Formats: sequence, C-alpha cells, structure tokens
Amino acid sequence: MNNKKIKLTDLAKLAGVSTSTVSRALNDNPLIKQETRDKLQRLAKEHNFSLNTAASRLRTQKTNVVAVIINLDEQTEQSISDPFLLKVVSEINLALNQQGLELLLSNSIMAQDDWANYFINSRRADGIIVVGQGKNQTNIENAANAGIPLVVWGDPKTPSNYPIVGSDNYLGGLQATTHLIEHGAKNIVFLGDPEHGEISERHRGYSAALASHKLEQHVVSIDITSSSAYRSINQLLREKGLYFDAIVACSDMVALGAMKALKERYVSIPNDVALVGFDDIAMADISHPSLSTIRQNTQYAATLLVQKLMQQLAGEKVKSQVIDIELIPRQSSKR
Amino acid sequence: MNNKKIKLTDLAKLAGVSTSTVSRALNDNPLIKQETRDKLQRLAKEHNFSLNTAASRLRTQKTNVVAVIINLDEQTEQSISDPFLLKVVSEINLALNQQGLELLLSNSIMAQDDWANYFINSRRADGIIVVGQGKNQTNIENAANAGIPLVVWGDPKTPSNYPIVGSDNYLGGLQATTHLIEHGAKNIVFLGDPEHGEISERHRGYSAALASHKLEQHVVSIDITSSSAYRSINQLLREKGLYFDAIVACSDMVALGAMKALKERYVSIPNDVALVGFDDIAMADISHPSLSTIRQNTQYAATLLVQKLMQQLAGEKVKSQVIDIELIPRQSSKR
DNA sequence: GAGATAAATGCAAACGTTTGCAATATTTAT
DNA sequence: ATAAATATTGCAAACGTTTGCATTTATCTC
Repeated sequence: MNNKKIKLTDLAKLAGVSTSTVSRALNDNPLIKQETRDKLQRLAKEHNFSLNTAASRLRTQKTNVVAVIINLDEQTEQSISDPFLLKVVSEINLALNQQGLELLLSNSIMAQDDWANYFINSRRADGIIVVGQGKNQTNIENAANAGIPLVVWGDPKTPSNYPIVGSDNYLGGLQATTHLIEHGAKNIVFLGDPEHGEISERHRGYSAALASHKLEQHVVSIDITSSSAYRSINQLLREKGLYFDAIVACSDMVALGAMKALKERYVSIPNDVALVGFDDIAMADISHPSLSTIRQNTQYAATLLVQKLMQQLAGEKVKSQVIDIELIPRQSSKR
Repeated sequence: MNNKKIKLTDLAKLAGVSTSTVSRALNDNPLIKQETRDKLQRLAKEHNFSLNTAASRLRTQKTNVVAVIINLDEQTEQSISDPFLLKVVSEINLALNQQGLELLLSNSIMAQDDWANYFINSRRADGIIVVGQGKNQTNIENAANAGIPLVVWGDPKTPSNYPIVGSDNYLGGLQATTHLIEHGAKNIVFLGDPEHGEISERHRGYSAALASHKLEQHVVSIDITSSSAYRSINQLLREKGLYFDAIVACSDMVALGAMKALKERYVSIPNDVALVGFDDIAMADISHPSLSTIRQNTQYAATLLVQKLMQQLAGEKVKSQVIDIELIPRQSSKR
C-alpha cells in the first residue's frame, strides 16, 4: 500500500492536466474527449484512486444514498425473527444498487423520531424508504410533511400524503378466506393484530369473505411472531377446544407457529384445520405439510419503491401503488 | 418546512457567537461552557438544524460508517433465502448503532472486487465487516493486505492475516455428530459443501467424530439452500434407498429441506433418521418435529465484530476469536 | 487561408464543517 | 489590586471535489 493517500489534484499533476478535466473524466462527462477520459480512468485505476465521496457530496449536495428504515413496532421483535422483512430489505438493496444507489440501513434506534432532520438535513441520504407501517404512522407523516423524498412499503390503500407501495392486502385476506370457505371451512380464525397497518386490511378482506357467506368472525389478536401464534393456539385448544376448522394467518411465520401447536396436539392439517399464511417465505414451501399462502411479489415491489423514490428525487409527485398478490395453494389447505 | 436550509454559520449568527463555538457546542466539546452548549443545542433543535455530515466527514476524515458486505458465493442464492445471514446482519446493525456507527449495506454488486478502494479510499466508510467467507477468500485477503480496518464473520480457525470472529465450527460438527452417534446412529450423512469456508470445519468435526467411533463417512455435497437439500435427499432416497439413519446438516435451512423430503416419503424423524442442523434459526424451534441444532451466538458475535473493528480503527491489532457453540437437542434427534 | 463555429480544457470559487492557535474573559493567588 | 493561571471563545485555514465561465485548440465554411 502506498504511503500517502492520493487525491484528485495529484492525479491531475501526474497526467499534466487540470483538476477539472480529471473530475469530468472520472465522471464520464462527454465534455471531455473520449480518449482523455479513457486515459485518466486508466490512470486512476492504476494508482488506486477513488473520488472522495465526502468531498463530492459536499460539493454536489447529493449523496446517492438511500436510508432504509425498518419500522418495527415498539417492543415486538418482529424484525429480527421475521425473514420476510429482511427479504424485502434484501430486494431493496438489489434494486438500489442497480440504480447506483447505496443503502444505509437503519432501525429506529439511531434516527430517533425526526427522520427528515436526521437523514436528509444532515445529508446522510437523499431519500428514505420505510419498510413497514407499524401501528403508529406519525413518524412517517412527519417526515412526509417535511417534504422529503419518501416511499413506504405498507398497505397502499391506507389514506396518506405519502406514496405507499404494497400488496393488495384486502384482496389477499379475501382470497385466503374465500379459498378456505370453498374448501369447506365454516369456522375460520383470523390470527393477527387487526390494529396493525397492513394487517388490518387483511382482516377487512377476511371479514368481507365471511360476510358474503354469512359466516361468523373469530379474531385472535396476537403479535406478529411465530412464538406468539404458537402460544395462543395452544392456549385456545386447551381452553376452548377445537372450535375452528381453519385459520387465516397474518404472516407465514405466524401460520407456522400455529401449525406447530396444531401438530403437537395431533390436529390434522388440512383435514381438521386448514391453514393459509401470508408472504410466501421460503419456509412456506419447505414446511410439511407445505403452507398455502398469499405470495407478495417483493422483487417487483422493491424495484417499484426505488423507482418511485427516484421520481421524487427528480421532483415528480408520485402516487401509491397496489401490487397484485397471488394465492399459492399448497397442502395445508387441500381437502 | 422552512424556505432555506440553515447552516452552522446561520446558527452562529442567530446566537451571536462564532461558528467554532457552535461546532464545538454541538459536538459536546467540554471546551465550551456547559450553559452555552445547552443553549446552542436547544437552538439547533428549535431550528431543525443538523450538521452536514458531508462537510464534517470531509473535514475530519472520518465517516462513522461501517460497510457490511454480505459475501455470497457467486451464484448460490444463499443470501436471499437464508434467514441466518440476515439475522447476523440485523444483529450487527444493532451493535453498530449502539456505538454510534451507521451501517452501509452492500452485497458484492456495487463494490466489485476492490473493496479497500471502493469503500475506504473513497471515504464511504471507515471500516468493513464481511459476513461470510464464501468459497473464495481473495477479495477479503486483498482488502486485508491493503491495511484497512476489517473484520470477518466466518470460521475463526481459518489461517488468515485478518481477524475472524465465528463459532467453533469444528466443535459444532463434532458435537452434532457425536450426539447422533450417542443416540445410536451408525450411518450418518453430512449434508453440505465441504469446500465452503465455515462448512469445511464442520465437516472436519464430523469426520473426527466418525473416526473415533470407527464409522464411515457419507458426504453429500450440496448448495447451502433448503431446496437443494430437498432435491438431493429425494434423489438419494429414490436412487439408493434409505442407507443412512442420521443427517448432520450444514445449516438449519438445509436440515429443514431434508426434513421435508424425508417426511414426504414417510421416513420417521427421529426414529428412522435423526437430524441435527446448524444455526438455530427461529424455524428450528417451530418446525415439527422441532430441529436439534447447533446454536450460534449471533448477538455476542455481532458485538465482538464491532468491538474488534473499533479497536482496529483505534490502531490496535486484533486477533481472531472463537465463540462457543451450544448443542440444542430437540425432537429431531431424540430416540 | 481567414473568420467563424465547435470541441476540449483550465481557472477559481464555492460546498459547510472542524481545529490549531491566538485572543479575550474569568478566576485564583499573592 | 495586580499578576498569573485558567476557562472560554473567535479567527481563519484547511478538507477534496465540482462547475459556470473564460480560454485555448481544433474543425469548418466560403
């Protein structure tokens, strides 16, 4: 490794041209003759030179960084345990990179409350992608009101002054429930917290499906974790017995937690209880019986999130967008 | 939102003090009277002011950012599907934040090959945490040789000129295998790629356990994905029948994939085939039968990784460190 | 081949902090 | 009360790019 850190000026001296030329050449500015550009880029590579991003950011007032905030509910440990959220982040990372943007990962510890100030005013990032609406939208709303580029992964039907990209949760809930009904279910439990952003829409879909078949609701409100599902189904069976014949779970992890409780008590799936999850995480296919679920197209969602963010960066106004979901029927609902 | 972006100078004017004083006050420099500090910090908050990180980074030559590189093997889709890696990242994020550091997430798309140059020379980050050794260590070695602050999550027993934090994979493999032998297994399959960094050590442990009991090896080399495991176990059963009575899997996801294949063919777990995984992801406990596994203490690992990185940033030399693993016996190996 | 147009390069002023050193205000010792 | 020591604050020069404008060089046009 060389003794001193080389900078743009040094490179310019070496090449016998001005710094302007080097700067433009390295940024592939067509003002500079192709030949010169090539030569300088080669030189830069040779000398292991990289533009100092701190300096360029200061000068250009752009960072090419996007902050991704995993918006977890206060104490629910959803983030760490649920592969789905992390998968979304992973897809966003890919989508950002394809646009030459970098991803600053953040849970809500650092950012505290004032996202606009912490991320944007401070020039840490050019825009924000929030993953998950959580129960409480005030943080998001404040950021949006501050007029910063912002996109949210969540339920796109939620009325909001910021763009939300997400699945058609209502339809998802509806389809999942209808699917179970069509397979003969009469007493369908909804397992999940109907207060929670995205999930409340799924619950609405569930309600609608039941209503149109004159069936009764059975809502069991729990945290979005498999262990919470496991415990509550266990308790239910103990205290009330098997009063239901199907479950619509608010996520696959929740469904899998429930599944375990059922299997342990020798409740047959899908014969005694049919089951549909939400998300289509890898485990849904791997579990046995495999889990019927509503697939969310995270990859498409990620590109859309990034696209909408970039449009905002370019000054355009963008709107929420609903992404189609898809029912993936597997063994857990086959009778 | 205000019309103009306010800067340090403006704040200084507002308060009737010099910029030096404001700068020091906001950085809580004890040179400044406590009273003044409080006043200025309050003023900053009032005016929604945040230091421009681009400027400070340029001036201080520090970013307080750490790049985390998910080091995935060329085409294996491990990263996206395996919850374990993402959990590690999540823990690292937490550990970094607790130290006031931010996390720049990167898969190897952006960074190309020259990590030192891309992340450090360019002042994108102060140091690098690499998650996973992969099959090929040259990228890591190059970065290390460039003399940049670097820590790797991997197998700490790998000889290297950079510090590696990771579980005692050899012992893990040994314990998993011994555990199965003690429960009567005679023909134990090792399911995983013995060429791969961390896994090769697990394989060595497996070999050692077999050797000391005079048992024969059965290595089935596969990608680190559940679907790959599913397919290969299926194929094995079809082509060779049930010639084994236990499996040591190189990860939980792999174990779960295998489990599915077994269950589908009505091979009883653990009676016909006992199973031990590696990682202890959430699903291990939720699967049915629950999966015995070797738990990796990711949380401790994360704090250690961050600690060692910070020591390097402070100029110290640090060494690799082995983290204890723990056998978690569950149903999949109980006979 | 001269004048005009277009292409390529250079000059120098920002961008918004931090910090060594100098300067001033405050306290302490005598 | 004065000198010396200490606690606070201010001055001004960096940090390494980018970019509008001026300048030089090459290419046309007639």
